[in-house]
Amino acid sequence: MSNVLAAKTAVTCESCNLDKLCIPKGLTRADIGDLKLLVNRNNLRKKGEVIYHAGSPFRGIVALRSGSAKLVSFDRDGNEIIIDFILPGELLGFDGVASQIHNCSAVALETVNFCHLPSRQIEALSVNNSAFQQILLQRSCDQFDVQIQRLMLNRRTAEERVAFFILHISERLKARGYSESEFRLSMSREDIGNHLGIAHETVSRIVKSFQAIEIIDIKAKQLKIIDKKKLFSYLDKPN
Amino acid sequence: MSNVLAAKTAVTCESCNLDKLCIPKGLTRADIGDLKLLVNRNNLRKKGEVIYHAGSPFRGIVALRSGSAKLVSFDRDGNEIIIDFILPGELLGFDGVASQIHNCSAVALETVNFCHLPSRQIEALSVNNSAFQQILLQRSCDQFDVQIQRLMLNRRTAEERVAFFILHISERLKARGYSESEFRLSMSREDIGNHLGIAHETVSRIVKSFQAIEIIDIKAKQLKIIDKKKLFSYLDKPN
DNA sequence: CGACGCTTTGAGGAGATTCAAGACACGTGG
DNA sequence: CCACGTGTCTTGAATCTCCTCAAAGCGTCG
Repeated sequence: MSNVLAAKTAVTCESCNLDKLCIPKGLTRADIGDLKLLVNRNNLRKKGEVIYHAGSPFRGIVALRSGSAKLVSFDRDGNEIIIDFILPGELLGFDGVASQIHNCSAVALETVNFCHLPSRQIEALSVNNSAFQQILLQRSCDQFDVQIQRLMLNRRTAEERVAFFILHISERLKARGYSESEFRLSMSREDIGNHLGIAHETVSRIVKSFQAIEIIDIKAKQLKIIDKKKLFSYLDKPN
Repeated sequence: MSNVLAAKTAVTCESCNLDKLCIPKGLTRADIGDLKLLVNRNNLRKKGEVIYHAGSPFRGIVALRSGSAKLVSFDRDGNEIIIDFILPGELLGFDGVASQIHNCSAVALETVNFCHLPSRQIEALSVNNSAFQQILLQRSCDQFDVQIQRLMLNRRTAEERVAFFILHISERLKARGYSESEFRLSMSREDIGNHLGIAHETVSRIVKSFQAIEIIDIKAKQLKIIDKKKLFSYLDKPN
């Protein structure tokens, strides 16, 4: 038990290796000092477990420290729609800010460790610290940019979508210090297809075809990018 | 010239008929008083003219007072992608908050009259008025919700998309006091198709088929919803 | 080792696109 | 006020991409 406590206090926003990517990004040292007192650290979920449920009240912003998750919404027939995949250092929870009720569920794709900034703290912090609100606003508007990219994808072919997906994951991992050319896809083909708006069989076929022409090497979930240039060329295609 | 000035001062946020829908929504009377001093009112653009350009620096949030506009982004081949249509009383500009550079251009679909809240004023207001920041954050997160709906649409059939489009415009007009059953579509079939991710010929065919089975009555841009229930039933379809 | 879930592969079919051509509407100028 | 031209809208036919359904292969975890 004391170990747990030790772990809880061992990592602060100041010492966390994600401090340049997570909420503190852009805040001053003093602001980060404020933040560390408010953040609820070291929360765990196993694969398939939920970080927050669609329909539940908004309780704050979440920052993934390790592991990955999917952000899923549901249409009126209960079909799952994967809005996004979340990688370590990325923020979660903006789907609940506007209505104070979460539109999405956040589900762990593997064991995840995350920090939680309770909404009451967000408000408290906001009153005294406009820099912090500024950051939050920017982060939520980041989402806007991401969504635009998503919209563009939706008028492209299945091949282009898959190419984009691989490159996008690669970029995000790179930004966080992981290998950009070799990584594990923590989500199933089904999840990828759902996210990209194509059938999982189509994902499978395209991934295989990319392998056949030696653009990538893929074995189950383990992916290696061989020819990044060619992968990019799928996005450049006119129309 | 004095007429112009008179017009400029005649309408304030307090007296504007959109005050319950625009930025002031949720603010106290005192806050609105602050706001009215900062807002730049009565800006005009004619059909086809631009309110702000993609790539230009973010200069603030815009609120449409009359007329409609489209929010367009461009892919790397210069193809236009219509992110959203903007109706009177709706806000514009969030596409520039994150990076301080606009991702999108806002183009008038007909003559528009809009208010402009300069970004420096936004910052000034934010420091002293956390309620205002709260509102802005909420508005930008509203966008998140909207985008999710858009994602859902992208895995539906063309018929469902068109049905949704008509209903969505109808709802938004209703919320602003216009007729929900009879209105003018200010955008072209091309624009609608672009926005929905389908060919304009498909839009045309579907709209005609809706008319054939007497769900709507459409003549050029003038639209009348005859059987709203049936229109809704397209959205309920499993899968 | 067996069962279950995930992935791959194939065949056939549906929905939407593309291309092409004609109808219509609107604004301009004669 | 009408003729004309341009841009928008409609309609048709051929094509294609991707989906659906089905079944077999593979991997993993109890």
